Amino acid sequence: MARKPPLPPSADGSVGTTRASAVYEQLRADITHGLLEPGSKLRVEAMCQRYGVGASPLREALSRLSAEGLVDRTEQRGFNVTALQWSELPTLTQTRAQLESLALRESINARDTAWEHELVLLVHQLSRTPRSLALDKYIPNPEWETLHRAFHRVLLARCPSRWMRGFCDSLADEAYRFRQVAAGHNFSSRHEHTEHVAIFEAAIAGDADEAVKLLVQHYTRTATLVASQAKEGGHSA
Amino acid sequence: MARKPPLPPSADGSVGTTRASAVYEQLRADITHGLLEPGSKLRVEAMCQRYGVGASPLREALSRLSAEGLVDRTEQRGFNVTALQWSELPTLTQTRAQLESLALRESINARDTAWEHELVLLVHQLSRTPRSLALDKYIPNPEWETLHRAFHRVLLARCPSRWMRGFCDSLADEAYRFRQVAAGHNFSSRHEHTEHVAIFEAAIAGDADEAVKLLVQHYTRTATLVASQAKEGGHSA
DNA sequence: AACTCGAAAATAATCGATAAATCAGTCAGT
DNA sequence: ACTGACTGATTTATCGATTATTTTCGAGTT
Repeated sequence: MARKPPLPPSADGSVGTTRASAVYEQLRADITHGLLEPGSKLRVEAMCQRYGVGASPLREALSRLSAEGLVDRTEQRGFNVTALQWSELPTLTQTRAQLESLALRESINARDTAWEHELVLLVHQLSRTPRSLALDKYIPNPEWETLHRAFHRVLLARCPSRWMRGFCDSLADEAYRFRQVAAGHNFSSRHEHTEHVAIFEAAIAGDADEAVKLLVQHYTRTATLVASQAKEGGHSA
Repeated sequence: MARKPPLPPSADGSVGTTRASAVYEQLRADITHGLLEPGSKLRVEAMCQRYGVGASPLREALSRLSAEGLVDRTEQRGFNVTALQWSELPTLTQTRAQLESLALRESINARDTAWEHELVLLVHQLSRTPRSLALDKYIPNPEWETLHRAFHRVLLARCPSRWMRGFCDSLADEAYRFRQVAAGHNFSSRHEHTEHVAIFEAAIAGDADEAVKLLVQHYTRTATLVASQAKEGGHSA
């Protein structure tokens, strides 16, 4: 059997970082990707076993996540993965549209060649990366997810307000969780890439009005689709 | 003398809450009110003594605060109170103006009598509460600070997006830190209450455009004043 | 059958001690 | 003198065990 390293040195894979941060990353990933069911309880001891750490670093990770809103803490009775409120999806979408509109406008306003180059590259890579790993049914392609996320993040990257960028990031995480849960219920034949290209083109052309309009449409469509998928799949809470 | 309770039960004053949360609250207050100098180091052991708790709850509190951005963590070399970047004050102000404009509009749009009553009460109380405890120099009046904060929060309270409300709250905290550090350098004779009343009247009259305009002016003025006070006081970082 | 009360078990919160890492100061070698 | 490597002291990060609290379950009562 794999002997348990009696000391905290970087034994497994993650080197250089602290235990608390490592667990934090893993937990975060497991939650956003839906591996840990939305309302589910996070028992400290169980989690300690699962991630192979003691209670202190685990608890620290959970504390950070609860401040971010991904985890729900209740005094003296532990932690839960924050549940998704489907009734809030429209509001979330609207808020996201509002904030990203502001951010995108400012980002476009402060655009430079380096930024354009980053976008060109991402759009190209996205065009070469399939959204699903299988052709007949939907199996999320992590590659695509990463690129997609990067694309949207870079779009806003030149927005000078780090607060705005941070808020947009949080909202994106939240929205992603909804998509994860709803995913796979019906294999949308939507041609998403076209939408990305359109946003991209308006953005590098400096046409903020157009880019914002397209971006909002993009999010609205996604939200509608996600909501209907969720309804079919029978997600209620 | 106050004997030290040998066990963790709620002995002193705070009942029902956990040690981690108690120390979190205190730390948070001490940071926002400027008792803990902005760039300063937060040595774990020292803090344990100061707040009379062990390392685990303290560390949890610090983790939460670092997720909120009030504390800066550096792997393997501990925690610092997040430094204030004076160069960011204009951006912060702008972001705040943008978000609160959106939030205020929606809040006004969803206004009801209960909301109006809350505002009426707060405005009245504010009119009766002096901003400074002394007449000749500025000594912050905690009473006033609480009411002031509540007033601005309630203004946005009917905004249906809890994300938006949360973001505005974070920004308000951040802005407050700047004000704290700058405070007292010159005793502004500004008649702030008039501005509050004007915003209040536009808000309950349902005149969103006017209310938003006044609110933005309010923040812009404050920021200008704070910046000039900071310059006089010789705050650079 | 439903309700209350009170162990016993489970789980959360915390402490004290230990290991690893960083930092500050010293000293040798160029 | 200046650089760079050692060494001791300080501080962070983590574990294991202890203490509180909540939850569960069942006997006894209405």
